[in-house]
Amino acid sequence: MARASTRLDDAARAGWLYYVAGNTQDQIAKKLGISRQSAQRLVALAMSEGLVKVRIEHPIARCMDLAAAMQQRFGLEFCTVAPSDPASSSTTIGVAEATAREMEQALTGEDPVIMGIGTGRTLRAAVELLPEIDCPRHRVVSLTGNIAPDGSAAYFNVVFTMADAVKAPSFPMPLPVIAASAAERDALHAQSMVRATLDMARRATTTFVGVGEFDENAPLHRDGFLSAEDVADMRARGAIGEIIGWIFDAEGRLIEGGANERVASAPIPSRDAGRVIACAMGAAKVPGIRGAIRGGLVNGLITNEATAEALLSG
Amino acid sequence: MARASTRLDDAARAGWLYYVAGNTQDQIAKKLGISRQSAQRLVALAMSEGLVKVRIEHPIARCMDLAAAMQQRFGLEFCTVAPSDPASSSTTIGVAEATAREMEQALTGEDPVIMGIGTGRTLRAAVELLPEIDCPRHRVVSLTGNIAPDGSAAYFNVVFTMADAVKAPSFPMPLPVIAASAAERDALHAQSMVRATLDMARRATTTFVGVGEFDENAPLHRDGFLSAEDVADMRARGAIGEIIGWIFDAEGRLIEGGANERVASAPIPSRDAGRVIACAMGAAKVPGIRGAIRGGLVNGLITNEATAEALLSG
DNA sequence: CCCAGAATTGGGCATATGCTCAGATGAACA
DNA sequence: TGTTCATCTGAGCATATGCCCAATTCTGGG
Repeated sequence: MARASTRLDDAARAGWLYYVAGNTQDQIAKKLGISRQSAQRLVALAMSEGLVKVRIEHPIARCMDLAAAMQQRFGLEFCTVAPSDPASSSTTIGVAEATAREMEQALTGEDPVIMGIGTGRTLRAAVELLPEIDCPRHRVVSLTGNIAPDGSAAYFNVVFTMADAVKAPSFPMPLPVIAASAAERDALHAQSMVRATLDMARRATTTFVGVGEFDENAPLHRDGFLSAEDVADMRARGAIGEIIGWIFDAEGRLIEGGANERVASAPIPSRDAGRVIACAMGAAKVPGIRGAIRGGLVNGLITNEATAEALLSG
Repeated sequence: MARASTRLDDAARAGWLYYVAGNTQDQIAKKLGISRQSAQRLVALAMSEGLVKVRIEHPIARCMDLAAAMQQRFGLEFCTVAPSDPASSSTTIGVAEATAREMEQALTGEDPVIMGIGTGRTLRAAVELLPEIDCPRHRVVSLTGNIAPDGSAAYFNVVFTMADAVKAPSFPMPLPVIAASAAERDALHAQSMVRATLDMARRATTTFVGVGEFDENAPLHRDGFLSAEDVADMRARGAIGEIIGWIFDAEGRLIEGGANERVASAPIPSRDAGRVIACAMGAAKVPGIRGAIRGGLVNGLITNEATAEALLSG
């Protein structure tokens, strides 16, 4: 009788007794007439030989699988996939909850964090789900301006809403997302308050950003920061998506020139020094999300099942 | 959002991280932002809620499942199911190996055992597979006579073969399996040597017996212990199988009168004080095996897949 | 608004598990 | 037959796990 097969047989037996019958390794050792250590080795062998198949019977399991596949495929440090609700056409459901959960966790930790916050509908929905937390040791810094083109406070800027829920010092930026010219942008950035905020943004340890699509529905256009001509120009240069105003192409390279010369946002914080998590879902955003993670603009992603599947199938 | 579903979601997440991703509970706790104990509770919940399905991808797993089902269904204290080899028509393959394994284990233990041994082709095949063991602290006692009807040593008596392999004191019985009459049986049993052996048989702690079918191929008939008339008579009384010569019906009740009055074997040892393990396989033996376990003549069984399936489907 | 009961949480500890290391065992080969 | 190398084994220990208990937080009445 072949020794190898006997060994695998024993491994299967041990694995069955351990995982299916719930025996301890001591009990297995006794039943098989071997030492506890040998039983442990057999159980480990059964596992490493792939004899043991575990699956979780729950919708969440699919999300976890997708998240693991995303991390593997795109080298993400962090990925969460929320269940898709096919019955809902909301553009935030699931992702907003997961983002709120992640924000809450970052703010509940002991170590002081500088949380960078981008802009967009998804983030806004997430922040509105935040419970009241008292965390004076953390700081929340906006990476984008909060002035709409008409001079009002930009609705989708998030830092004020966040300040309501979270008792942490917050740092908005009294700027538009995109200035009228590079010179105006430089002048605004020269203000000492703004300089201090930009400096803090550079040191953010945890950052949440939305991803804007860059097609005819580009939020930068809808919100009035870019004209239709700006959009057409940037699309001609390869624009496919946008993060806190910075416009990038399908490879995640920031487009040089054009509207990007006038972006008044802080640069995207360092992905080496901290987490930069994109929170986005929806078919329209798939090319943008793919670009952002391929180009390393972000090292984390919170999305939903359908979007993750689309990203992985591309 | 329903609390219960969130709790199960978390359990599924924790279960996935634990069983699929191989995280420790500490890591899970950190990732989910909860305490280690809560993570443990979630993992346990995932298990108890049946979210975690484990299966072993190996032919042996089916055997283990069948064995567990047999124990459950028939209240056996012990059951082993060996893989069936459909390519072989051997009447012992698999079962003999498993029996040898079990014998070896009983003899390798520290506690002194009195091992009772029945008769039959299966047992003989098993004993021939035994390695040399030196175990003077154990005793091996034959439960049946070893004299064939023609006066020669009965081939299928096992205790001598066993004595070759196992360095333990062994106790054969110089008797036929079935005597010519009850009076002759009583006379034989009156011998002091036989009485001592019978006494020891009564105290056997581990016993291996074969199960003989009781049809036209009944081993008791083939080996010349019973005439065709005896067989017909006992079958008319409901005989369906036989263990060390004792003939029983479909419910495992020993048949009163007839050939059983002349059986010279020791009684089947106590199933309360020790293990009595039937080692048998094959379609012909299914009714006999079923009777033996239903009637509690044995409390252990070593069989093969096909036989176990037949027993469970009946 | 306050309180009793129930559920939930985290500390602490006994047990189970995974892993390393030195010695034993066995196989291949001169 | 003796030697060498590789594999296997079991002791010991650090870590992980499961579970009990006291403290705390919710919940549903008075």
